[in-house]
Amino acid sequence: MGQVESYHRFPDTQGHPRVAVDLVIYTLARRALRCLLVQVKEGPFAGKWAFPGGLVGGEESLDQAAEREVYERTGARNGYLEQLYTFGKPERDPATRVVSVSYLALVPHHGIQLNPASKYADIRWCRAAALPGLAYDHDQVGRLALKRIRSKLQYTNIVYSLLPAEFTLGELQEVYETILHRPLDRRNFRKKILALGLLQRLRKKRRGTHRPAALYAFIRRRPMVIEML
Amino acid sequence: MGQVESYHRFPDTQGHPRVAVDLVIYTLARRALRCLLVQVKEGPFAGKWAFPGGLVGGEESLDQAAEREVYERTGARNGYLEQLYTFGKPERDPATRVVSVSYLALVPHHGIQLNPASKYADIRWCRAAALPGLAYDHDQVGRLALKRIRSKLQYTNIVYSLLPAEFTLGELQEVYETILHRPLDRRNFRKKILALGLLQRLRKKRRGTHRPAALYAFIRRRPMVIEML
DNA sequence: CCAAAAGTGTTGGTCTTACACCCATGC
DNA sequence: GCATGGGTGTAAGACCAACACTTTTGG
Repeated sequence: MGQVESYHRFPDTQGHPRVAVDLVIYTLARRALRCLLVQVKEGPFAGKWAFPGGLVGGEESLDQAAEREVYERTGARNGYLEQLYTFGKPERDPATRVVSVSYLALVPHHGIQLNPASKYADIRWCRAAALPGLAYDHDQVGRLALKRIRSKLQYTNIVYSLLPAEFTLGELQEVYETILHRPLDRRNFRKKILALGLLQRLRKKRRGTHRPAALYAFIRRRPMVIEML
Repeated sequence: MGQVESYHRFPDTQGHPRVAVDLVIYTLARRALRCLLVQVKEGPFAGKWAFPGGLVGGEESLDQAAEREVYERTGARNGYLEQLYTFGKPERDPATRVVSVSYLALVPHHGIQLNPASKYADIRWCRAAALPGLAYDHDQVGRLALKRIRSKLQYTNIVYSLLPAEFTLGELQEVYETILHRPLDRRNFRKKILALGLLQRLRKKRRGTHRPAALYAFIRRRPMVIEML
């Protein structure tokens, strides 16, 4: 079953789905975890917001397509990138059948230059905890991505990709609290994070007001699996 | 870039990849975790073994395609099924571009009837810990699946889908030891598994030799997330 | 000198691991 | 009666969560 019908429904691809990547690109800005949304220009979802994405090129791997999309929207390269899940319900895009491989990306907020290109009406950062209703099945994608980043934060060191090269322990803790959406005990947090041996202490830093805090940097800036909290 | 080239390399799909599912179907047989392999009949990998799979139908979701493949090979329905990862390197299948969504499936061993259909030369169970070199990128798929089932065993109740309705605690422990590939302490295992309250005790059972063991059954046979070990 | 964030240890409870002996049955 | 797996509790150590005061700077 299905062959005739599918040729009928998707005449442009002879029954073969198109393959796209969709990206949930997170960053930290104004004390919140935010993800990048674009406004759809055409089709039944015109005007709605969605995660950026696009078809996979003929000579491109899925990872490369995802990396390219991150680069085209934000200018960021070499950030953290991880495949999330693949969505393939026939009806998820009413226009044509699209199987979408979703990715989770983390980019630092400084030095980002947003670029909607011509294919979207608009582009903006939006609080990850309070997304509007999104186009396609992207509500589901967003929920999954948030669950994944929260869980992954607790047993990997991937925060490094959201932070500048140098930061205080207070700032690092704030990142964890922001993303996990719960307060952490300062002493316990310091004990554990320092015990992991992933950080190196640098020199002092003046904070705008009050006592200066020691600056730290990640010894290695690449993904590692380690119990953090 | 790529459009012209891809039309050239994959003229049959106008540059659009085909979308397939591949299944790592595990079962327990003869005291080992085994997965189902099929022997490829045609193409550059003819004669090699691989995980069963096939193209996704035009009106079918990815999950449905995976479920169908499990059913067609084994006759099993309603077993545990979970999406693993999507592989999409352009060169992973030299014949034509295929993006493959891999799935992990668990089926009980009793009542399984293997069916190679016409598309494969042969079909058989093979120890998951000692797979031969497989076709395509399936070595990678197999490694990932094994990692996933081992890790998932420890925080979910999915073993229920490998076991018959009734079993002894000794048998249950053996399943864990077999899959995790390490011995577990009997008293600690019992304490923890019973404390979870997922099992109900039934009546006695004769074992071929020696003291009869109490039989247990899962209260609910559906996936739940719970720390088990 | 006051406000604000930085820095620092100890304790109690919980969880995890290791470990050994008796029991019920089939042969 | 003996071989085989079934069944059971405790103690030591590791790990985790809770908790308050002193320090350093800017204004």
